[in-house]
Amino acid sequence: MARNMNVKGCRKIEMKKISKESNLHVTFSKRRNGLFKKASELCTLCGAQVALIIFSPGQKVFSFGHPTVDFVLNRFLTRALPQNFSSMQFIEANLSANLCNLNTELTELSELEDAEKTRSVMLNTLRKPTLEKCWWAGPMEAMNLPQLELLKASLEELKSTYNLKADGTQFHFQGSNPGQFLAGSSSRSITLPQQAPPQLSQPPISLANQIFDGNSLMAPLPTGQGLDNIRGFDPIFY
Amino acid sequence: MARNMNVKGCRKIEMKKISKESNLHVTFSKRRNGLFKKASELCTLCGAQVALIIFSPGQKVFSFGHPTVDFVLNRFLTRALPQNFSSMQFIEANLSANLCNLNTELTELSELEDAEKTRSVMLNTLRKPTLEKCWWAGPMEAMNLPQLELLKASLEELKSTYNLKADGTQFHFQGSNPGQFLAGSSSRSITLPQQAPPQLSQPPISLANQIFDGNSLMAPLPTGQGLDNIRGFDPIFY
DNA sequence: CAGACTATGGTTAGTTC
DNA sequence: TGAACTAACCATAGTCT
Repeated sequence: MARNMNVKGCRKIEMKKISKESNLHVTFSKRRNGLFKKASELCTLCGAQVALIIFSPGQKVFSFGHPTVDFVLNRFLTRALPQNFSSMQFIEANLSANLCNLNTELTELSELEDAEKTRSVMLNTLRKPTLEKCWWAGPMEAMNLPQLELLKASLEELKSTYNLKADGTQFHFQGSNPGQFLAGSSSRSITLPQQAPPQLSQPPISLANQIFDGNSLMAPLPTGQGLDNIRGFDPIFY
Repeated sequence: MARNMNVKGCRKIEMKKISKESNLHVTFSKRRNGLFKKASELCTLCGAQVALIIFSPGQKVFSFGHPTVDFVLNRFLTRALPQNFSSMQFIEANLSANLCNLNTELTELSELEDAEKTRSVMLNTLRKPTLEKCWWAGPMEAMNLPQLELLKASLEELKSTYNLKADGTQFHFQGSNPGQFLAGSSSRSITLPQQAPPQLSQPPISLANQIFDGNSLMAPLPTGQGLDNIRGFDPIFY
């Protein structure tokens, strides 16, 4: 409802300092908020990192930063350091640089650690089943009776097939209980026997799955954080 | 002149990161300029002092400052803090704590990394000879004559010792070639890659280098004191 | 990739409550 | 002091050049 039809509405304003102080205050407040909003939109839309610091005419400070004023300032000051060394006299250059370097190192180390962990998982995956399934490679004293019997049978079968092989005969495993070691024909992989004592068998562990599981242990990275980090010192009375 | 009456014009856009990269670049450019303009208007109209630093998604830096970025930053980093002593104390404490925490984390990570490396070496040491000494586990066709003979001898020796063992005799491997063969007996076949697992770790990209490269892109800047002090590193490409 | 263009949507100066 | 309102001005998404 228009209380007054003579309302002027928005007029184009001259780009010069507002003289009327009350108007200036209002305008400052509105435009400051508009600026903050625009800055935050830029961050959201484009993934930019922004620091915005405003000293009001009343000498109050308002700041906005994404992800953080300090973060952006550190980044900016660290970059600008060689070129604006004089301006760095006033701030704790060492602190900023240290912080930045530490962050860098931290990142690198984290990456390294992740890689090492992945590698460990792979190596463990390789090693574990091998060791577990090589009970026969250990000292015989450690074997139990079924294992010993199995070993004997296997050895005998191996010997016979070996003899066959020595005769130049084409060899294939056959029979209901192949129980044989030494199978496989790929040049790049060793295929282990298809049947074996049930009590020793373990569910086959897929290397790929294992690695995937290892990766899945990594915490998903939270992508977002508080977007609007608006900071105002004494924003109430400006 | 409307070339196309289907022109959509400006539509309300969702406040989320723009996915289409070309659009993102254009939008970033436009909005960045708009932000600079607004900031400068705020300075002109209200006599405010403003510093605005923007890192583009492409890691370029743009900055605006009145009277100067450095001036405002200095004021913010030095004078602004004493003005709000409690805030300053809080911030300083935070920084110190951060530094401390980062150092702690760094130390821990370094130790972890060392441990992981040691473990890797150990695992590799365990794995390597095992694989290398498993030539007899491959297909017989791939064996050469000496290997076959060795295998035969080993098998026979093993059999005899096995028989001894079955008699309750104390057993030790002996001879020049204990030959710990017999690779595996599992219920199902697993495939062991003979080669080292693919190296997942990549040389971490040094953030410091990126920053350094970024610096090299910066145009040598005069420390302008002009009213509008807009600064863009590599402003040619968005 | 920068400009031009245009239809919208958003911002805001000035006012009143 | 701040909120609401209004009309005007301004910014800009999408498109084309």
